[in-house]
Amino acid sequence: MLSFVAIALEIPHDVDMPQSETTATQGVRARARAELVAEITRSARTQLAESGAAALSLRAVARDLGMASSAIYRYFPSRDALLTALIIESYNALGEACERAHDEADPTDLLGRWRSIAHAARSWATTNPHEYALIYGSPVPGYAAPDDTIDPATRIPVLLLRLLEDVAASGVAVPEIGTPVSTSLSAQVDSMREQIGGEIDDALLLTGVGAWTLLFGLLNFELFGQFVNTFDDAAEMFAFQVDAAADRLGLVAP
Amino acid sequence: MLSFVAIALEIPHDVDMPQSETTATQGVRARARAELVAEITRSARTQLAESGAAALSLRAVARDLGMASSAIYRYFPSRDALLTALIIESYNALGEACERAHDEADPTDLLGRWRSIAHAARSWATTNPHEYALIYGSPVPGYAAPDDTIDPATRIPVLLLRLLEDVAASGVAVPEIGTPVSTSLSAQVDSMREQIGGEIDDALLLTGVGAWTLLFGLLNFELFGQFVNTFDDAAEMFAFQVDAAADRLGLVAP
DNA sequence: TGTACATCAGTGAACGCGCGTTCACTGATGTAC
DNA sequence: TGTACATCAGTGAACGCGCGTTCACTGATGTAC
Repeated sequence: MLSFVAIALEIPHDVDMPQSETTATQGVRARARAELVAEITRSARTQLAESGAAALSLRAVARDLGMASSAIYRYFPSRDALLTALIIESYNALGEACERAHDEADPTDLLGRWRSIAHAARSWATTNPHEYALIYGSPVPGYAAPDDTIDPATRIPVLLLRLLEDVAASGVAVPEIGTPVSTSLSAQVDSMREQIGGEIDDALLLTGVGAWTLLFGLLNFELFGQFVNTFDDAAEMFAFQVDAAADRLGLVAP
Repeated sequence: MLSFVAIALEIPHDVDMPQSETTATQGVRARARAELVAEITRSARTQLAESGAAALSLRAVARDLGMASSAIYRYFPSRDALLTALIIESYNALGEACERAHDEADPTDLLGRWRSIAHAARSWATTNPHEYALIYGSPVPGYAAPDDTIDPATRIPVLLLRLLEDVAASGVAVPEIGTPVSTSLSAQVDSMREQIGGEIDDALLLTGVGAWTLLFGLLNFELFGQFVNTFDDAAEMFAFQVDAAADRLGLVAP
């Protein structure tokens, strides 16, 4: 959450800012600066929430804050940098919501933990549809996400992997999959396992990827209009599919 | 496919066009008109494919065709109408691709039919990413899809329902789902069943919705960048998940 | 504690761009007698 | 078959808009001695 602030703080041409934390040791200027960065992103977030990413403009933000549009450039070098900050913020907000929900669940209740994550994700997505669209919808034209967005984007997958590790450790039998794993897919899964360094076997990992994909597929369908006229209230469908996916993962209440 | 052409043909202020088909019986003007409508949408499709929906502009289309931007208004009353035409075209192109693939499969091979649909969808989506994003990505800001888009959008669900009906008729046992169906979800499924008039039971229908959602969830993840650095070649993952979903539906080769 | 200088935040005007849409118009094509 | 009129396609200029970004500038705030 603080990383993008640090980025924004270091943006201006050649500022030699003290490496210290955002505390009282900082000068008055630095604190005013941090506050304005926060105000700009807050205004941008509001604009995003109301009109979507494509309508986000530096000028509108400046108008909202009652300052000249050129003043924004003291804090963000370009519109894309502001977009990046919003993307990172959104990933982090969603990730935090899911992590918090997950951590509040009984650690031994694997089913409860999965449900908490899934429903927290839907809750966040439905209350922040534009933010959701920004990170899980079609890419913004002309915008290439920088590497800074990778880490925040992995919070959900990492959270799910933590859960899967506990599932594997619990010794619960994952229902077998009647589908052979091709050698090249197996290789991909191997390299993924190396990166995360866990002990999850192929079947569980692939079923987990399916559950993860289904979860966001449901949110996409609900938020992007594919369920209109059929499941206008998608809450029940979501709950069902989440539980069905849990079943496939062998998740059970304690 | 012809419906939007008919719409476009009837756009100009008060043209009393003969109700006849698009054949030789039509006047020269009407045929020239139809050709230009086709040329405009073709150019718009190219622009969409190259730069995405947000960058689509009437002026660029006019430039591409070497005509005044105002001339476009003889054929489309607004930019949104052109967008609508592209959306309908995209839904129809995807629907047709899936239907054709499905119809080429052995009708008694339920697994083969499902696989054909799924892989045709991925094939179309990966070769037409912007068109895909237009219909399955985040909504275009400021644009509200008119009712004309509904029918083309249902081609895939209808196709899948046809398949599910045959699954139900084949008497193959669908693996039971260990998840209770809430009464309100059951009511939604009932009203859906009434609309389509089939004989598919709850478990099969809900599992089918899950498979459908998973399919497009996978495409979203692949095309919108969520699989980057993990499954950069998502073909194998896709094939696996498609087969895993088939397994849940009880689909078997003959 | 006071002074001189450097660094900052913010301004307002301007550049150049592309967009959707309207409008009065000119020729060309079709239609009715 | 020829003529008079209506309807069409397409033009080019214009309106009004909002955008991202740059630039020289003015004060205010901080820093070094």
